[in-house]
Amino acid sequence: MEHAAQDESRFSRIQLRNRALILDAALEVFSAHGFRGATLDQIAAASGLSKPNILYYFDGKEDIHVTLLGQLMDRWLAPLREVDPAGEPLEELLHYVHRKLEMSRDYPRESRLFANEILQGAPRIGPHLESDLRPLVDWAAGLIQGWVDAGRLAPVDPMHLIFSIWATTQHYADFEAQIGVLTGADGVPEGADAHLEALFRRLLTP
Amino acid sequence: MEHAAQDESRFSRIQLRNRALILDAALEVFSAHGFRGATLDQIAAASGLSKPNILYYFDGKEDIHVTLLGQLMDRWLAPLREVDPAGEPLEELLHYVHRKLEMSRDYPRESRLFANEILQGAPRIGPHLESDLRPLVDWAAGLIQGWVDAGRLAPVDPMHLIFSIWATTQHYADFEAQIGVLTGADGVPEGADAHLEALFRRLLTP
DNA sequence: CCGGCTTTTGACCATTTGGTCAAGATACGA
DNA sequence: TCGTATCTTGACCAAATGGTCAAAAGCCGG
Repeated sequence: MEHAAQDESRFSRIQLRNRALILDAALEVFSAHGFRGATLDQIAAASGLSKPNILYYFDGKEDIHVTLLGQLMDRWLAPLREVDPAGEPLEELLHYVHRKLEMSRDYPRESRLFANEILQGAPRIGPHLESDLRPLVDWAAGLIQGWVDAGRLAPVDPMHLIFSIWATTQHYADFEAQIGVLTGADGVPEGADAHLEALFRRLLTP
Repeated sequence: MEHAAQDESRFSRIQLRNRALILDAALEVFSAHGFRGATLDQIAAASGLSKPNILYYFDGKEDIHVTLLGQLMDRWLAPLREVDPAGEPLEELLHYVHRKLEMSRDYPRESRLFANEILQGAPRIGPHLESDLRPLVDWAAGLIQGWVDAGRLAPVDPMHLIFSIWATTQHYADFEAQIGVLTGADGVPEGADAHLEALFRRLLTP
Protein backbone atom coordinates (compact mmCIF):
# COMPACT_ATOMS: atom_id res chain seq x y z
CA MET A 1 0.00 0.00 0.00
CA GLU A 2 2.62 2.49 0.95
CA HIS A 3 5.28 1.41 -1.50
CA ALA A 4 6.29 4.75 -3.01
CA ALA A 5 8.37 3.18 -5.76
CA GLN A 6 5.52 1.43 -7.49
CA ASP A 7 3.54 4.46 -8.56
CA GLU A 8 6.24 6.69 -9.93
CA SER A 9 3.85 7.56 -12.73
CA ARG A 10 2.09 9.92 -10.35
CA PHE A 11 5.14 12.21 -10.42
CA SER A 12 5.86 14.62 -13.25
CA ARG A 13 9.17 14.51 -15.07
CA ILE A 14 10.47 17.46 -13.07
CA GLN A 15 9.41 15.85 -9.81
CA LEU A 16 11.09 12.61 -10.77
CA ARG A 17 14.32 14.37 -11.64
CA ASN A 18 14.41 16.60 -8.58
CA ARG A 19 13.39 13.93 -6.12
CA ALA A 20 16.21 11.79 -7.49
CA LEU A 21 18.65 14.70 -7.21
CA ILE A 22 17.64 15.31 -3.63
CA LEU A 23 17.81 11.66 -2.60
CA ASP A 24 21.24 11.24 -4.13
CA ALA A 25 22.54 14.36 -2.42
CA ALA A 26 20.95 13.25 0.84
CA LEU A 27 22.57 9.84 0.57
CA GLU A 28 25.93 11.54 0.19
CA VAL A 29 25.40 13.83 3.17
CA PHE A 30 23.58 11.46 5.52
CA SER A 31 26.06 8.64 4.98
CA ALA A 32 28.98 10.96 5.67
CA HIS A 33 27.62 12.76 8.74
CA GLY A 34 24.72 10.74 10.11
CA PHE A 35 21.18 12.00 10.46
CA ARG A 36 21.74 14.73 13.01
CA GLY A 37 25.09 15.69 11.57
CA ALA A 38 23.60 16.38 8.18
CA THR A 39 21.95 19.71 7.45
CA LEU A 40 19.35 20.69 4.91
CA ASP A 41 21.73 23.35 3.64
CA GLN A 42 24.32 20.70 2.86
CA ILE A 43 21.76 18.63 1.02
CA ALA A 44 20.60 21.73 -0.81
CA ALA A 45 24.15 22.59 -1.85
CA ALA A 46 24.90 19.02 -2.92
CA SER A 47 21.72 18.73 -4.96
CA GLY A 48 21.94 22.15 -6.57
CA LEU A 49 18.47 23.07 -5.33
CA SER A 50 17.47 25.73 -2.84
CA LYS A 51 16.46 24.75 0.66
CA PRO A 52 12.82 25.82 0.34
CA ASN A 53 12.65 23.93 -2.91
CA ILE A 54 13.76 20.77 -1.17
CA LEU A 55 11.01 21.27 1.39
CA TYR A 56 8.63 21.51 -1.54
CA TYR A 57 9.44 17.94 -2.55
CA PHE A 58 9.75 16.40 0.89
CA ASP A 59 7.92 17.03 4.13
CA GLY A 60 11.13 17.60 6.03
CA LYS A 61 14.53 16.26 6.88
CA GLU A 62 13.09 13.16 8.48
CA ASP A 63 10.93 12.43 5.44
CA ILE A 64 13.99 12.46 3.20
CA HIS A 65 15.82 10.12 5.54
CA VAL A 66 12.96 7.66 5.86
CA THR A 67 12.37 7.68 2.11
CA LEU A 68 16.06 6.94 1.51
CA LEU A 69 16.14 4.07 3.98
CA GLY A 70 12.97 2.58 2.57
CA GLN A 71 14.26 2.66 -1.00
CA LEU A 72 17.62 1.26 -0.02
CA MET A 73 16.24 -1.62 1.97
CA ASP A 74 15.19 -3.36 -1.24
CA ARG A 75 18.56 -3.07 -2.89
CA TRP A 76 20.22 -4.06 0.33
CA LEU A 77 18.33 -7.26 0.82
CA ALA A 78 18.40 -8.32 -2.81
CA PRO A 79 21.49 -10.56 -2.54
CA LEU A 80 19.92 -12.59 0.23
CA ARG A 81 16.73 -13.04 -1.78
CA GLU A 82 18.83 -14.40 -4.64
CA VAL A 83 19.93 -17.41 -2.60
CA ASP A 84 18.48 -20.40 -4.38
CA PRO A 85 17.02 -23.16 -2.20
CA ALA A 86 17.49 -25.55 -5.08
CA GLY A 87 21.17 -24.73 -5.57
CA GLU A 88 24.30 -26.28 -4.15
CA PRO A 89 24.42 -25.01 -0.54
CA LEU A 90 28.10 -24.12 -0.37
CA GLU A 91 28.12 -22.40 -3.74
CA GLU A 92 24.94 -20.49 -2.94
CA LEU A 93 26.35 -19.12 0.30
CA LEU A 94 29.74 -18.27 -1.18
CA HIS A 95 27.93 -16.46 -3.96
CA TYR A 96 25.99 -14.53 -1.34
CA VAL A 97 29.24 -13.53 0.34
CA HIS A 98 30.60 -12.41 -2.99
CA ARG A 99 27.51 -10.35 -3.77
CA LYS A 100 27.60 -8.69 -0.36
CA LEU A 101 31.24 -7.75 -0.81
CA GLU A 102 30.35 -6.36 -4.19
CA MET A 103 27.78 -4.16 -2.49
CA SER A 104 30.46 -2.76 -0.19
CA ARG A 105 32.55 -1.97 -3.22
CA ASP A 106 29.78 -0.48 -5.35
CA TYR A 107 27.52 1.09 -2.74
CA PRO A 108 29.62 2.12 0.25
CA ARG A 109 27.40 5.13 0.93
CA GLU A 110 24.37 2.92 1.29
CA SER A 111 26.27 0.65 3.63
CA ARG A 112 27.31 3.55 5.82
CA LEU A 113 23.83 5.00 5.83
CA PHE A 114 22.47 1.76 7.23
CA ALA A 115 25.33 1.42 9.66
CA ASN A 116 24.70 4.91 10.98
CA GLU A 117 21.04 4.19 11.45
CA ILE A 118 21.56 0.87 13.21
CA LEU A 119 24.33 2.26 15.39
CA GLN A 120 21.95 4.85 16.79
CA GLY A 121 19.45 2.17 17.68
CA ALA A 122 17.49 2.10 14.41
CA PRO A 123 15.09 4.83 15.56
CA ARG A 124 13.67 5.40 12.11
CA ILE A 125 14.13 2.06 10.36
CA GLY A 126 13.07 -0.16 13.24
CA PRO A 127 9.63 -1.01 11.81
CA HIS A 128 11.18 -1.87 8.44
CA LEU A 129 13.56 -4.27 10.14
CA GLU A 130 10.65 -6.11 11.71
CA SER A 131 8.51 -6.23 8.61
CA ASP A 132 11.08 -6.69 5.83
CA LEU A 133 14.37 -7.92 7.23
CA ARG A 134 13.14 -10.32 9.84
CA PRO A 135 10.95 -12.55 7.67
CA LEU A 136 13.67 -12.74 5.04
CA VAL A 137 16.33 -13.66 7.56
CA ASP A 138 14.10 -16.20 9.23
CA TRP A 139 13.51 -17.76 5.85
CA ALA A 140 17.23 -17.87 5.08
CA ALA A 141 18.07 -19.25 8.51
CA GLY A 142 15.54 -22.03 8.04
CA LEU A 143 16.95 -22.82 4.65
CA ILE A 144 20.50 -23.04 5.99
CA GLN A 145 19.41 -25.14 8.94
CA GLY A 146 17.80 -27.53 6.50
CA TRP A 147 21.04 -27.82 4.56
CA VAL A 148 22.93 -28.48 7.77
CA ASP A 149 20.45 -31.12 8.87
CA ALA A 150 20.79 -32.81 5.51
CA GLY A 151 24.55 -32.94 5.99
CA ARG A 152 25.19 -30.71 3.01
CA LEU A 153 26.94 -28.09 5.14
CA ALA A 154 29.15 -28.35 8.18
CA PRO A 155 27.20 -27.79 11.40
CA VAL A 156 26.80 -24.06 11.88
CA ASP A 157 24.40 -21.71 13.63
CA PRO A 158 22.56 -20.09 10.70
CA MET A 159 21.90 -16.80 12.48
CA HIS A 160 25.50 -16.37 13.55
CA LEU A 161 26.67 -17.33 10.09
CA ILE A 162 24.54 -14.58 8.60
CA PHE A 163 25.87 -12.09 11.12
CA SER A 164 29.44 -13.06 10.25
CA ILE A 165 28.81 -12.61 6.55
CA TRP A 166 27.27 -9.20 7.09
CA ALA A 167 30.01 -8.15 9.48
CA THR A 168 32.97 -9.18 7.33
CA THR A 169 31.64 -7.80 4.07
CA GLN A 170 30.14 -4.53 5.29
CA HIS A 171 33.24 -3.86 7.36
CA TYR A 172 35.12 -2.90 4.20
CA ALA A 173 32.65 -0.10 3.49
CA ASP A 174 31.78 1.00 7.01
CA PHE A 175 35.34 1.13 8.36
CA GLU A 176 36.94 2.33 5.15
CA ALA A 177 38.63 5.24 6.94
CA GLN A 178 40.43 2.84 9.27
CA ILE A 179 41.27 0.36 6.53
CA GLY A 180 42.66 3.19 4.44
CA VAL A 181 45.08 4.15 7.21
CA LEU A 182 46.25 0.54 7.56
CA THR A 183 46.49 -0.52 3.94
CA GLY A 184 46.72 2.68 1.95
CA ALA A 185 43.93 1.37 -0.24
CA ASP A 186 41.09 3.62 -1.22
CA GLY A 187 38.14 1.25 -1.50
CA VAL A 188 38.02 -2.46 -0.74
CA PRO A 189 41.67 -3.56 -0.66
CA GLU A 190 43.12 -6.33 -2.79
CA GLY A 191 42.56 -9.85 -1.60
CA ALA A 192 39.30 -9.37 0.24
CA ASP A 193 37.44 -11.69 -2.13
CA ALA A 194 39.92 -14.50 -1.78
CA HIS A 195 40.16 -14.09 1.97
CA LEU A 196 36.41 -14.20 2.60
CA GLU A 197 35.97 -17.10 0.21
CA ALA A 198 38.58 -19.08 2.13
CA LEU A 199 37.09 -18.07 5.47
CA PHE A 200 33.58 -19.24 4.71
CA ARG A 201 34.51 -22.19 2.51
CA ARG A 202 36.51 -23.67 5.35
CA LEU A 203 33.75 -23.00 7.84
CA LEU A 204 30.98 -24.49 5.74
CA THR A 205 32.61 -27.43 3.96
CA PRO A 206 31.16 -30.54 5.61
CA MET B 1 54.47 14.21 26.69
CA GLU B 2 50.83 14.80 26.20
CA HIS B 3 49.57 11.72 27.97
CA ALA B 4 46.94 13.19 30.24
CA ALA B 5 46.43 9.97 32.13
CA GLN B 6 49.90 9.79 33.61
CA ASP B 7 49.78 12.94 35.72
CA GLU B 8 46.42 12.57 37.34
CA SER B 9 48.02 13.82 40.56
CA ARG B 10 47.79 17.33 39.13
CA PHE B 11 44.02 17.17 39.51
CA SER B 12 42.23 17.69 42.82
CA ARG B 13 39.87 15.09 44.15
CA ILE B 14 36.86 17.10 43.00
CA GLN B 15 38.33 17.47 39.54
CA LEU B 16 39.06 13.79 39.31
CA ARG B 17 35.52 12.89 40.29
CA ASN B 18 33.81 15.40 38.05
CA ARG B 19 35.97 14.75 35.02
CA ALA B 20 35.15 11.06 35.39
CA LEU B 21 31.45 11.85 35.74
CA ILE B 22 31.53 13.97 32.62
CA LEU B 23 33.47 11.45 30.55
CA ASP B 24 31.15 8.62 31.52
CA ALA B 25 28.09 10.69 30.68
CA ALA B 26 29.69 11.79 27.43
CA LEU B 27 30.46 8.18 26.51
CA GLU B 28 26.82 7.34 27.03
CA VAL B 29 25.57 10.24 24.94
CA PHE B 30 28.21 10.26 22.19
CA SER B 31 27.97 6.51 21.62
CA ALA B 32 24.20 6.70 21.33
CA HIS B 33 23.89 9.75 19.09
CA GLY B 34 27.28 10.39 17.49
CA PHE B 35 29.30 13.56 17.89
CA ARG B 36 26.96 15.99 16.19
CA GLY B 37 23.88 14.28 17.52
CA ALA B 38 25.00 14.69 21.10
CA THR B 39 24.36 17.96 22.93
CA LEU B 40 26.09 19.50 25.89
CA ASP B 41 22.74 19.67 27.64
CA GLN B 42 22.34 15.91 27.33
CA ILE B 43 25.82 15.36 28.73
CA ALA B 44 25.06 17.82 31.51
CA ALA B 45 21.83 16.04 32.40
CA ALA B 46 23.47 12.61 32.28
CA SER B 47 26.37 13.70 34.46
CA GLY B 48 24.32 15.64 36.98
CA LEU B 49 26.38 18.78 36.43
CA SER B 50 25.35 22.09 34.93
CA LYS B 51 26.39 23.00 31.42
CA PRO B 52 28.70 25.87 32.40
CA ASN B 53 30.28 23.61 34.98
CA ILE B 54 31.10 21.09 32.27
CA LEU B 55 32.75 23.85 30.27
CA TYR B 56 34.78 24.61 33.37
CA TYR B 57 36.38 21.16 33.21
CA PHE B 58 36.70 20.83 29.45
CA ASP B 59 37.47 23.35 26.75
CA GLY B 60 34.38 22.43 24.77
CA LYS B 61 32.39 19.64 23.23
CA GLU B 62 35.22 18.64 20.96
CA ASP B 63 37.69 18.50 23.84
CA ILE B 64 35.46 16.02 25.65
CA HIS B 65 35.17 13.88 22.57
CA VAL B 66 38.87 13.84 21.82
CA THR B 67 39.72 13.10 25.45
CA LEU B 68 37.30 10.18 25.43
CA LEU B 69 38.68 8.70 22.24
CA GLY B 70 42.24 9.05 23.46
CA GLN B 71 41.51 7.29 26.73
CA LEU B 72 39.56 4.54 25.05
CA MET B 73 42.20 3.79 22.45
CA ASP B 74 44.38 2.18 25.10
CA ARG B 75 41.67 -0.10 26.40
CA TRP B 76 40.62 -0.88 22.89
CA LEU B 77 43.99 -2.02 21.66
CA ALA B 78 44.94 -3.91 24.82
CA PRO B 79 43.77 -7.35 23.58
CA LEU B 80 45.96 -7.13 20.50
CA ARG B 81 48.97 -6.16 22.62
CA GLU B 82 48.39 -9.26 24.73
CA VAL B 83 49.09 -11.58 21.80
CA ASP B 84 52.20 -13.49 22.76
CA PRO B 85 54.79 -14.05 20.01
CA ALA B 86 56.13 -16.97 22.02
CA GLY B 87 52.78 -18.69 22.38
CA GLU B 88 51.02 -21.28 20.27
CA PRO B 89 49.80 -19.35 17.17
CA LEU B 90 46.32 -20.83 16.90
CA GLU B 91 45.63 -20.53 20.61
CA GLU B 92 46.94 -16.97 20.72
CA LEU B 93 44.67 -15.84 17.90
CA LEU B 94 41.63 -17.65 19.21
CA HIS B 95 42.27 -16.04 22.57
CA TYR B 96 42.40 -12.67 20.84
CA VAL B 97 39.05 -13.36 19.20
CA HIS B 98 37.64 -14.30 22.57
CA ARG B 99 38.95 -11.15 24.22
CA LYS B 100 37.55 -8.96 21.45
CA LEU B 101 34.15 -10.56 21.79
CA GLU B 102 34.37 -9.97 25.51
CA MET B 103 34.93 -6.30 24.79
CA SER B 104 31.74 -6.17 22.74
CA ARG B 105 29.91 -7.72 25.65
CA ASP B 106 31.43 -5.58 28.40
CA TYR B 107 32.05 -2.28 26.60
CA PRO B 108 29.47 -1.88 23.85
CA ARG B 109 29.37 1.89 24.33
CA GLU B 110 33.07 2.14 23.62
CA SER B 111 32.68 0.01 20.52
CA ARG B 112 29.90 2.18 19.19
CA LEU B 113 31.82 5.35 19.96
CA PHE B 114 34.69 4.14 17.81
CA ALA B 115 32.38 2.90 15.11
CA ASN B 116 30.66 6.27 14.96
CA GLU B 117 33.97 8.06 14.66
CA ILE B 118 35.35 5.77 11.95
CA LEU B 119 32.09 5.80 10.02
CA GLN B 120 32.32 9.57 9.68
CA GLY B 121 35.82 9.30 8.30
CA ALA B 122 37.75 9.47 11.59
CA PRO B 123 37.90 13.29 11.54
CA ARG B 124 39.04 13.55 15.14
CA ILE B 125 40.83 10.26 15.76
CA GLY B 126 42.73 10.07 12.49
CA PRO B 127 46.13 11.05 13.94
CA HIS B 128 45.73 8.51 16.74
CA LEU B 129 45.11 5.80 14.17
CA GLU B 130 48.36 6.61 12.42
CA SER B 131 50.45 6.89 15.56
CA ASP B 132 48.95 4.20 17.81
CA LEU B 133 46.92 1.73 15.78
CA ARG B 134 49.06 1.41 12.72
CA PRO B 135 52.36 0.42 14.34
CA LEU B 136 50.57 -2.11 16.52
CA VAL B 137 48.72 -3.65 13.60
CA ASP B 138 51.86 -3.74 11.48
CA TRP B 139 53.59 -5.55 14.30
CA ALA B 140 50.77 -8.07 14.62
CA ALA B 141 50.58 -8.60 10.88
CA GLY B 142 54.28 -9.31 10.76
CA LEU B 143 53.96 -11.75 13.61
CA ILE B 144 51.12 -13.63 11.94
CA GLN B 145 52.95 -13.68 8.61
CA GLY B 146 55.90 -15.24 10.40
CA TRP B 147 53.68 -17.95 11.81
CA VAL B 148 52.23 -18.64 8.40
CA ASP B 149 55.67 -18.80 6.81
CA ALA B 150 56.74 -21.25 9.49
CA GLY B 151 53.78 -23.45 8.61
CA ARG B 152 52.24 -23.05 12.04
CA LEU B 153 49.07 -21.49 10.62
CA ALA B 154 47.13 -22.11 7.43
CA PRO B 155 48.05 -19.59 4.72
CA VAL B 156 46.12 -16.40 5.40
CA ASP B 157 46.46 -12.72 4.66
CA PRO B 158 47.25 -11.26 8.10
CA MET B 159 45.65 -7.89 7.44
CA HIS B 160 42.42 -9.38 6.18
CA LEU B 161 42.41 -11.82 9.08
CA ILE B 162 42.61 -8.94 11.52
CA PHE B 163 39.81 -7.13 9.71
CA SER B 164 37.63 -10.22 9.90
CA ILE B 165 38.24 -10.59 13.61
CA TRP B 166 37.39 -6.96 14.25
CA ALA B 167 34.34 -7.12 12.03
CA THR B 168 32.80 -10.26 13.46
CA THR B 169 33.36 -9.40 17.11
CA GLN B 170 32.50 -5.71 17.06
CA HIS B 171 29.42 -6.44 14.96
CA TYR B 172 27.66 -7.76 18.07
CA ALA B 173 28.05 -4.41 19.81
CA ASP B 174 27.73 -2.03 16.87
CA PHE B 175 24.69 -3.66 15.28
CA GLU B 176 23.01 -4.65 18.52
CA ALA B 177 19.78 -2.95 17.50
CA GLN B 178 19.52 -5.14 14.42
CA ILE B 179 20.59 -8.29 16.20
CA GLY B 180 18.01 -7.61 18.87
CA VAL B 181 15.25 -7.53 16.29
CA LEU B 182 16.41 -10.81 14.76
CA THR B 183 17.21 -12.82 17.88
CA GLY B 184 15.33 -11.14 20.68
CA ALA B 185 18.55 -11.12 22.66
CA ASP B 186 19.57 -8.00 24.54
CA GLY B 187 23.36 -8.10 24.37
CA VAL B 188 25.61 -10.60 22.60
CA PRO B 189 23.35 -13.57 21.84
CA GLU B 190 24.02 -17.13 22.93
CA GLY B 191 26.44 -19.09 20.82
CA ALA B 192 28.57 -16.25 19.53
CA ASP B 193 31.68 -17.56 21.30
CA ALA B 194 31.32 -21.06 19.88
CA HIS B 195 30.52 -19.79 16.40
CA LEU B 196 33.51 -17.46 16.15
CA GLU B 197 35.82 -20.07 17.62
CA ALA B 198 34.71 -22.54 14.95
CA LEU B 199 34.97 -19.92 12.22
CA PHE B 200 38.55 -18.94 12.96
CA ARG B 201 39.76 -22.36 14.09
CA ARG B 202 38.76 -23.81 10.75
CA LEU B 203 40.33 -20.95 8.84
CA LEU B 204 43.63 -21.03 10.69
CA THR B 205 44.25 -24.71 11.38
CA PRO B 206 47.09 -25.69 9.03
C1' DC C 1 36.94 32.41 61.68
C1' DC C 2 39.37 34.55 57.86
C1' DG C 3 40.99 35.21 53.26
C1' DG C 4 42.05 33.34 49.11
C1' DC C 5 41.29 29.62 46.05
C1' DT C 6 38.42 26.52 43.57
C1' DT C 7 33.98 25.29 42.08
C1' DT C 8 29.17 26.31 40.60
C1' DT C 9 25.54 28.70 38.41
C1' DG C 10 21.83 31.91 36.41
C1' DA C 11 21.52 34.95 32.84
C1' DC C 12 22.85 35.94 28.52
C1' DC C 13 24.69 35.83 23.59
C1' DA C 14 25.70 34.59 18.63
C1' DT C 15 25.17 31.17 15.41
C1' DT C 16 23.13 27.37 13.30
C1' DT C 17 19.31 25.09 11.63
C1' DG C 18 14.74 23.12 10.37
C1' DG C 19 11.01 25.09 8.60
C1' DT C 20 7.39 28.81 6.69
C1' DC C 21 5.31 31.96 3.44
C1' DA C 22 3.94 34.96 0.03
C1' DA C 23 5.36 36.42 -4.24
C1' DG C 24 7.59 35.62 -8.51
C1' DA C 25 9.10 32.54 -12.43
C1' DT C 26 8.22 28.74 -15.38
C1' DA C 27 6.08 24.92 -17.86
C1' DC C 28 2.38 23.33 -20.44
C1' DG C 29 -2.17 22.14 -22.30
C1' DA C 30 -5.99 24.38 -24.84
C1' DT D 1 -0.94 33.17 -27.06
C1' DC D 2 -3.19 32.78 -22.77
C1' DG D 3 -4.34 31.04 -18.24
C1' DT D 4 -3.63 27.85 -14.86
C1' DA D 5 -1.04 24.68 -12.29
C1' DT D 6 3.50 23.65 -11.11
C1' DC D 7 7.84 25.02 -9.55
C1' DT D 8 11.30 28.25 -7.32
C1' DT D 9 13.08 31.54 -4.19
C1' DG D 10 14.38 35.60 -1.01
C1' DA D 11 13.19 36.97 3.32
C1' DC D 12 12.03 35.62 7.54
C1' DC D 13 11.14 33.00 12.07
C1' DA D 14 11.44 30.16 16.36
C1' DA D 15 13.95 26.80 18.60
C1' DA D 16 18.14 24.59 19.64
C1' DT D 17 22.77 24.81 20.77
C1' DG D 18 27.76 25.77 21.88
C1' DG D 19 29.75 28.88 24.53
C1' DT D 20 30.69 33.29 27.82
C1' DC D 21 30.84 35.85 32.09
C1' DA D 22 30.38 37.94 36.35
C1' DA D 23 28.86 36.89 40.58
C1' DA D 24 27.74 33.63 44.16
C1' DA D 25 28.83 29.51 46.85
C1' DG D 26 31.84 26.20 48.76
C1' DC D 27 36.31 24.51 50.48
C1' DC D 28 40.42 24.69 53.14
C1' DG D 29 44.86 25.90 55.25
C1' DG D 30 46.43 29.01 58.75
